[in-house]
Amino acid sequence: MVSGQRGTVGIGEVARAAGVSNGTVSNVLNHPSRVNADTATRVHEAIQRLGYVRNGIASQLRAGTRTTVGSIVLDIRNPFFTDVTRGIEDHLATADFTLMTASSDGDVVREQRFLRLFEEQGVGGVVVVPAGEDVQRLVELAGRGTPVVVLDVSLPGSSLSSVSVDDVEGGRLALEHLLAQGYERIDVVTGAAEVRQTRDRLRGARLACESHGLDPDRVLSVRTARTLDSAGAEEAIGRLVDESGTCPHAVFAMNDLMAIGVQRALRRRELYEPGRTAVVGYDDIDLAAELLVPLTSIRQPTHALGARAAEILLAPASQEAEQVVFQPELVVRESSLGTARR
Amino acid sequence: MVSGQRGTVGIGEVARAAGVSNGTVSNVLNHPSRVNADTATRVHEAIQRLGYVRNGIASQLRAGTRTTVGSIVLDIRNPFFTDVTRGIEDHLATADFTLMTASSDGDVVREQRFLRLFEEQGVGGVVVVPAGEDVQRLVELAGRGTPVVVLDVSLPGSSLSSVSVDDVEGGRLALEHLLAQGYERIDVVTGAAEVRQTRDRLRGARLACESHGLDPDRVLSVRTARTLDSAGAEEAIGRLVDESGTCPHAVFAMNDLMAIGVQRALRRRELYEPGRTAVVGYDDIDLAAELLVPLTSIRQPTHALGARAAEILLAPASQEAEQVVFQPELVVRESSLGTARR
DNA sequence: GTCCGTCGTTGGAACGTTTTAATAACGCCA
DNA sequence: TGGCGTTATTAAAACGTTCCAACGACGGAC
Repeated sequence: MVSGQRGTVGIGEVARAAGVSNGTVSNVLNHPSRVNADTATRVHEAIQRLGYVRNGIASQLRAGTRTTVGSIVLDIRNPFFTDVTRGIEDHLATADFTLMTASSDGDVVREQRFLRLFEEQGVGGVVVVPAGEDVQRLVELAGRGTPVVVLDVSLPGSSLSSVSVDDVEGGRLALEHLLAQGYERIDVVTGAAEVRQTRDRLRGARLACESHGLDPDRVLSVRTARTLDSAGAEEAIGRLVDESGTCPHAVFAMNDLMAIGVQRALRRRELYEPGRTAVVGYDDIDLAAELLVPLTSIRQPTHALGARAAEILLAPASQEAEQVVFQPELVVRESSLGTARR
Repeated sequence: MVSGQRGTVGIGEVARAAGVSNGTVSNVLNHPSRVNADTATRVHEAIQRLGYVRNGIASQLRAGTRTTVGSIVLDIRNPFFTDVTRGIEDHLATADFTLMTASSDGDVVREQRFLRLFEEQGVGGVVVVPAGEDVQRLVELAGRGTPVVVLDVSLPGSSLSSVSVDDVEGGRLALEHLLAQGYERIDVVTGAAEVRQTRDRLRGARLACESHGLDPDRVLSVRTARTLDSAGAEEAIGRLVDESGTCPHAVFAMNDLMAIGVQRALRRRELYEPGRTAVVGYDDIDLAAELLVPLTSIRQPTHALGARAAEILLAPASQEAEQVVFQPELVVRESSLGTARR
C-alpha cells in the first residue's frame, strides 16, 4: 500500500501538471492535429519535465496496435540465419517495429514454446523457419489472427505465405558440379533428416545423379551429424574415417559450417591434401572465400530473403497467400577442384 | 497494419463454457493450487475446446509481470555479438523470457530509438553494448525502473552493472606479441574512434609500446575504416597501400572480420605472402583457425559474457551494481608469424 | 447448538491507456 | 437575438486480465 515509490509517471500525472485532462495528453501524442498548439507545447513541456514514457502495454491493450514481430530460426549463430535475421530487422525498423528472436535448434518442442510465448505477447506477426515439416500449428496460429510467414520452406497451395530458396535446385547444382568432375562416390553430411531443406537438397542431388544415368543409391551416402554446426560434422566425418579406415572422395555438406567441420576433421587426421577430397558447402557465408582452402558453396540471397519476409508480414492485411522462391547459385572455389578418383 | 480476426476468445468465454467465473479461470492458469481438481479439468477442457490463448498484454498490464528483455548490440552479424546474443538468449530461456534484439550500427540515434521502443514495450530489462561513451541515457532509463546491464564496457563506480572483457589487456597482449617479434611499425585498423573498446585496446597497445621503451606515436598508426566489417577494413587498407605505395609490416585489427578484410585487401594486390605482413585480429571467431592464413587473435569468452549479463539482469531486483570483468587471451596462429622487418 | 477455520468460488475494482459522446466556447449568418 | 457549425476539451467507457475482499458450505471442537 506504499504509494509514490511505484514511480512510473502516468498520463494522468502529466495531465495534472499541464492542467489538462488525460484525453488531451493522449491526443497530443496520437492526434496532434486535434489539439491547440499552445496546449500542445504546454503538454510537451510537462512530458519532458516529468520524464514521462508512454506505457506501450496499456496502449496496445486499448488500441490493439502491434509493434513487434517474432522470428524463430534454427540457430542464430549460423551466419545464414544471422543474415536473414538482419534482413528482417532492417525492414521492420523502417516501420518502427522491433524484432523478437529465438532459436529452435531444430527442436519442435522449443519452437512450439516460443510460438506460444510470441502469441501471448501479442506480436503483430511471426516469421518462422519451421523445425519440422508439419506446419499445422502455424496454420492454426494464423487462423487465430497472427500473420505467419514461413521462411526457407516453400508451401505451394498452402494458406500461409512463404519465402524460400529453391533447395532442390541447390542440391542439384552441387551434385552436378561434383559429377561433372568425375566423382561417383559422394558422402552427404546432413543434420536431422526431418528438416525440409535437407530433404529437398537430397532430392536435388538424386535428380542430378539420375540425369547422369547413375543410381543415386550407389552414388550418395548420407552421414547424419548430431548438430548442424562444424563440431557435429567434424565428429560425423571423423567417426566415418576412423571406423572405415578410408577417406571420402567427395563431400557435400548441408551448410558451410559443416563443410568447415569436414575440412577440419580431415586436416586433423592429415588426410586433407589439395585435390584429394572435394568439399562443397551450402550458404556461401562471407568467410567461405577466406578459408585455408576456399570453399565451393551454394549462394543464397539471405538478406533479401529476410527483408522480403518482413515486407509480406507488414503488407496491409490478409491478401492472398504469397509464395516467393529465390534461385540459388553455385560458387566454385578450390575446395571442390582436384584430381577426381574413380 | 495487421487486422486480426475479430473472434479472439477471452477468459470470459472460457468461464461461461465451463460454468465458472472469470476469477476461477484465472486461478486455474496462475494459482492451480487454489482451485478444486474437478473444476480445473473442466476449465482446461473448455480452454482446449475453444482454443483459448491468454492475452499476455492484458496480463502484463494488470499483473506487471515482465517476460521479455531487450538487447542492443553494434551489429548482430558480427560473430562476437551473435555469440553473446545467443548466450543471453539461452540464459533467458531458462526463465521463460524472450529476447528482443536490435543492432545500433554504432549509431547513438538508432540506439536511442530502440531504447525508447523497448521501454515503451515494458521490457523487464535491457542488455546494451553502448554505441557512444555517454551512458547518461542508460542511467536515466534505469532510474525509471528498467534494469540495465551494460555489456562489453566496464563502468567502475557507476550505478549500472556491467559485464566486460578487459580491452586494455587485450590490446596489450596483441601489441606485446607483435613487438616481441621485432615489428616496430604497426598499423591499427579501427572503426569509429568514439567506440570505447577501440580506445581501450589502443590504450593497451600504447602501454605495451611504452613498456618496451618505445614511443607509441612512432610505432602505431591508426587507420580508421568506415564500417566495422571486412569490407570497411579492406577499403581502408586498400587505400593506404594504393596511396602510399608501401605494404604494411604488421596490422592489428579491431576484430577478426576486419583482420580478414586486411588479408583480403593485400591478397587482391598480390602483396600477401607468408611472413611478409603480420596480422592480428580480435574476438577469435570460430572460423579464425580455418582461414587461408589462420588468424592470430584475442579470444574472449563470448557466450559466457552474454549469459552472465542475462543472469545479473534477472537477479532478484536491484542489488548493488556489479562490475564483472573477464580476461582475454592471446591465440597465436600463422598470420602473425614470419620474418620481422625493421 | 454455536463458533471458528478452511476451502473454493465469486463479483467487482484495478492496471494505464485510447476512444467516444457530450459539452463548452466562439464566431458567423440570417 | 437566435440558431448553427467549428474547434478544443473533457468525463467516462472501454480493452482483457489479475487481484482482493467477501461469502457460503462444510466439518471439527467445545
